Parts: sequence; C-alpha cells; structure tokens
Amino acid sequence: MNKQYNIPVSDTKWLNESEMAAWMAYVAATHLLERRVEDQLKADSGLTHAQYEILAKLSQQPGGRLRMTELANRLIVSKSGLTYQIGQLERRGLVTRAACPSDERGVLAVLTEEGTRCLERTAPGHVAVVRAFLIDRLTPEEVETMRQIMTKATAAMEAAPAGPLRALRPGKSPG
Amino acid sequence: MNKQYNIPVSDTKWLNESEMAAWMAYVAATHLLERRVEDQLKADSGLTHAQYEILAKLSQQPGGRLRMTELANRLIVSKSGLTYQIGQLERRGLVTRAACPSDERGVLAVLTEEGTRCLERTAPGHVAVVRAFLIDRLTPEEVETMRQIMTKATAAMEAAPAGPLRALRPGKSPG
DNA sequence: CTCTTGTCATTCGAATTTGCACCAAACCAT
DNA sequence: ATGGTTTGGTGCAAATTCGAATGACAAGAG
Repeated sequence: MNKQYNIPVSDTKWLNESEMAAWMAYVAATHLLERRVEDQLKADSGLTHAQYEILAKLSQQPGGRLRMTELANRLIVSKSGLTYQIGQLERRGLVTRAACPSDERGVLAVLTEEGTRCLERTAPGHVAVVRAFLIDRLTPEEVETMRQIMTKATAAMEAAPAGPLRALRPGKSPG
Repeated sequence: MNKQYNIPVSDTKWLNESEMAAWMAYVAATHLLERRVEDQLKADSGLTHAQYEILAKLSQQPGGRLRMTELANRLIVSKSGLTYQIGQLERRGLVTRAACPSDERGVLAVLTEEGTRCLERTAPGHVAVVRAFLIDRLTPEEVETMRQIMTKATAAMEAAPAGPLRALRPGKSPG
C-alpha cells in the first residue's frame, strides 16, 4: 500500500536506550495524566478536558470570543469536533454563538458569565492536578527544560506540512 | 481566608509563567504529536496508535503474549476498550486469543507471525516520526531530562490512589 | 464440600472524535 | 458584474472509548 513513510531497514535510525526510555515514559505519563485530568474535571464540574480547554482558551481572548475555525486550530481539534463541543457547552449555558461582524459566514464562540464562573470554580482543582502529578515533582530547571522541549516539538510540527514525512527528509521532492 | 495579602478566597497556588508555558506547550505538543503519529500509522499500515501500542507491547513479552487485564493496565486503557481493539486486530490476523493455562477465566492476547511482520514493517516509519518531531530536535541532555520528568510523573500517578486529589493535599483528611 | 466474595473478560449503551459532503458566503480574475 | 474557486461552519456516518452490568470461574472461610 502506501509506503511513503517506509524507510529501508538499513537506513532506520532506531532509538537508543535513553531515547526509547524517554519516549515510553512520555507516552505512559501522557495517558495517565490525561486520565487524571479527565477524572478531576468530570468529578468537579462535569466538564471534559476538551470542554475545559475551550473555556480556558476563550477566557484568554479579549471579549472571551473566537472564531470557530481559529479556535479549532488553536485547540488542535477538528472543526466538526469543535462544533459538537460548542453545542454541548451552549446547551449548558457556558458558551453562546454570535454572528461574526466582519464575515457573514463566520461564527463566534463567546464565553458567557456563567461560563466564566464555571471556569473560575473549576480551575483550582485542575491546577492542583497538574501540580500534584507533574509540576511539583520537578525542579524549576526541569520545568524550564520541559518548556523548551515541548516548544521545540510544537514549532517543528506547526512548521512541517501535514503531508508525508518525506517532505522533511532531504533529497526527495514531492511527485 | 486570610486576605491581608490580597489573596483570593481559595488558597490555590497558580502556575507561574514558566510553569504555565511548560504546561501549555506540553498540551499543544501532545495533541500535535498524537495527530502526526496517528496519520503516519494510518497511511503506512492502517493501524491506529492504540493498535500499534498493543502490538509493540506484546512483542516485548516472551512468547508475544499477555493477559488481557495486564495488557490493559500497561497500556493504560479500559478493559472494554482493549477487548474491542483486540477484536479488531484479531480480525486482521495480527493477534490471536488463547486460553490462559493457569486460569480458566483468563484470555491471552498473542502476537501472530503476521502481527510481528506488520510491526517490523511499520516500526521504522513510526520511529521516524518520533525522531523528526521530537527526539531529533533535542540535545542528549534534554532527552535525558525528559526521561526523568516523565518517569517522575508516571511514578507519582501510579503511586497515588485513583480517587479524589484531596487525599494528596496536606491539611485535609478524608471524610 | 458449600457459600460468599472477588476477579476476568465481554457485551451493551452512551458519549466523543474524525473525515467527508454540503451549503452559504467571500474572494478573485476577467 | 460574474462565473469559478476558496473558505467557514455544520450534518452525518463510522470508529473508538469508557463505565456499568453480566456471566463464568477462582479463592477463602466455615
């Protein structure tokens, strides 16, 4: 089938022991942390992590509003997925939809008063989880290194085209 | 609470700038990376990341086999979720179910020959993605620090009971 | 042995996510 | 202006995930 990602065995640069350990620990920690965050939010406010991230992102914006597509891009979620979740939040009165003044097609997701209160009520518990299982386990230097690592990775992926990895490798041009 | 320091009602210890930046970069990187990994696996072998992780975990075991519950625990997935995915992999001939010799109730998920070949065929591309967007962007020191960070976080979560976070916080006793 | 309790895996229903198709609106080169 | 192309948001079907309920077996007390 599609072999565009396949690299001949001889060229494969496998992960060494440290790299493999780092990757496996990252995967495990990510799964565990996602579960903890999800559990806390569910128990504390009935929100999912995806919904919390929507509220949090909106609250960072002036006027607590953002275009649907822009919001989806920032949250790294599909547009249809965002449509669904905004519907859920709207049903709970935490978000409202408003017409975009500059583009007739556009829709603004707007954080409501109640959405703001819900976020303020929920945030402390959320932060507590992030601290308890991650941040407070690290030295300030480790926190800073994690920031650098994750920023680099994010930049690499935002820069690279969505397509096949080949585009990133030298000596090949898209057919 | 004590307001003489102009601290809000809750005694929440918020994230400082570095911590917040680290957390937000982590969340963004994780979403982006998951998407990249998913895309590569789908295009290259028709596997999801969850399915790849099952095959990889089984391949690390002697005999390429593991009890369902044990596998679910290691992959940090619900048992019912694993049942579903093993069904999918079995349908493709990459995994077989076998009776557990020591426990009549038990079921062993067993990696097949074809499952092994599929994994060997898919692994290079997977590693290439992990390298391209994460590992190769880091210095060896950063890789090592990431390993430490993620190992600490994993240990913290595996040690802590699944229940409310309150149990972890000082000055409060359950009930 | 028998009863009670706990564990293992599955099934079922509900919730969520994605890609694709679709329609309306905006953009653009004639 | 105008026909063609692109963009923005939503509807829909398929896939995946989880929790609760279920049935079979195991383990321990009497």
